[in-house]
Amino acid sequence: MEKRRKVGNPLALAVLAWLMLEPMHPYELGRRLKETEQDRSINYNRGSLYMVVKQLAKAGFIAEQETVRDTQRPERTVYALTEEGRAELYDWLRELVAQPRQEYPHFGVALSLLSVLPPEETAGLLSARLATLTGQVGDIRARIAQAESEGVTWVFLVEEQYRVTVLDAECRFVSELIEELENPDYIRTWKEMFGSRT
Amino acid sequence: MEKRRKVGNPLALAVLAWLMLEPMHPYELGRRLKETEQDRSINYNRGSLYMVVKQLAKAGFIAEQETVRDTQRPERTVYALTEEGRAELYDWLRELVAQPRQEYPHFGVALSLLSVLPPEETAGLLSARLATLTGQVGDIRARIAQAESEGVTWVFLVEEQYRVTVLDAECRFVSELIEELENPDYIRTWKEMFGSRT
DNA sequence: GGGGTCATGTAATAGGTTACATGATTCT
DNA sequence: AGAATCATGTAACCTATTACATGACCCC
Repeated sequence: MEKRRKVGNPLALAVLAWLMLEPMHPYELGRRLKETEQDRSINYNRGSLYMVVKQLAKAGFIAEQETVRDTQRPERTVYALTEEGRAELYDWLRELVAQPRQEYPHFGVALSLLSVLPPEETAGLLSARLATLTGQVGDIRARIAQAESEGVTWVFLVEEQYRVTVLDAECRFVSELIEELENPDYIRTWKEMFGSRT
Repeated sequence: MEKRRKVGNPLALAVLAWLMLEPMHPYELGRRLKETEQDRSINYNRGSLYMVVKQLAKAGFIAEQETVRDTQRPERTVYALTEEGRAELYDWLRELVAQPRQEYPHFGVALSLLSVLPPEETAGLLSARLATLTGQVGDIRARIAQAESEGVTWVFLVEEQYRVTVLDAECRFVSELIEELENPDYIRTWKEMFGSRT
């Protein structure tokens, strides 16, 4: 099924991908991640980046190429992709595309414990969520439109498209849920069952 | 915005919720998590459970109640929810319900690097994904139907409902994506742009 | 020329996962 | 009685996040 990767952090995938283009030093990798806003889909922070780079080097997927001291800034180590690294990138990417994996979204956790909260309050909380959610959908749509108008090809926006699709579905779900929670029958039942716990 | 919790692992939330009902020892908590299949929405493993319990105790959200040696099994420490723990449970749950959080789904990462793979191959991989996905949707639907037929109230199925909703949206997204990838115009463009990298 | 903030990295700490350990019960 | 598996936990090992450090450049 699912392969046990030597380096499992998604950041590593991005590193491999960037090194396909040319050798780079870690800081530069980080800069590009932010610049291209890939940090929207990959949880980026500098500490982890250096860690991941070290792991990749140890695993033989990238190799130290040279250490330069350009100006008098701290030394920067430039890494290059190895043949194995290239292979890993493709293999990993294929797996990610082809095989869905069990995700654990935060909202799912909340839902699995929803009966704990009183229905009326929950409905209110969900309305707040819905508002934020619709806001986000709007933002992303705008962002996509903007990028398109600048001539960005759709492949580079596909992941934002995905985001809207999912958010949109969540919006519909939340709306329906609110209605169910406001159903007086349910409110009564809930009070009978759980109302005692204050 | 988002509160920095003393204990952030979602497992902790489940622990607090179960302890609302009655004091328990960790192993029992784990047993119930699995029994009620909450491990579908919360990433459960025993090691983490013991860790989380320790953290919760240190934070004062739960308290050691007694240590029993029933039979001659290893000693089991029974924990009870404290007043602070109760408060934390509610507060946390409210936040999870009301505020969407940035998630980093694996598929999103793949999408953000989609241009790396040749379109024809990608389309094939996505078909495989689509198949698995539709299978999962079917499974969950069946699971819901089953539970309903056993008289389970909808609140306890709401999280499976959420799952289907999202999976379903993903299915539609993937289908469309496949079509776009099969568009000869795009295939040509891709070859011009990236075909060189083998 | 002193106060921000860029550029660059390391080290300390906390968090999570796997592996190991051991007696009890149950099955055949 | 030996094999499998349940019940229960601890310890070792990775991973990830935060905090710290330091010299350069840029602005008034």
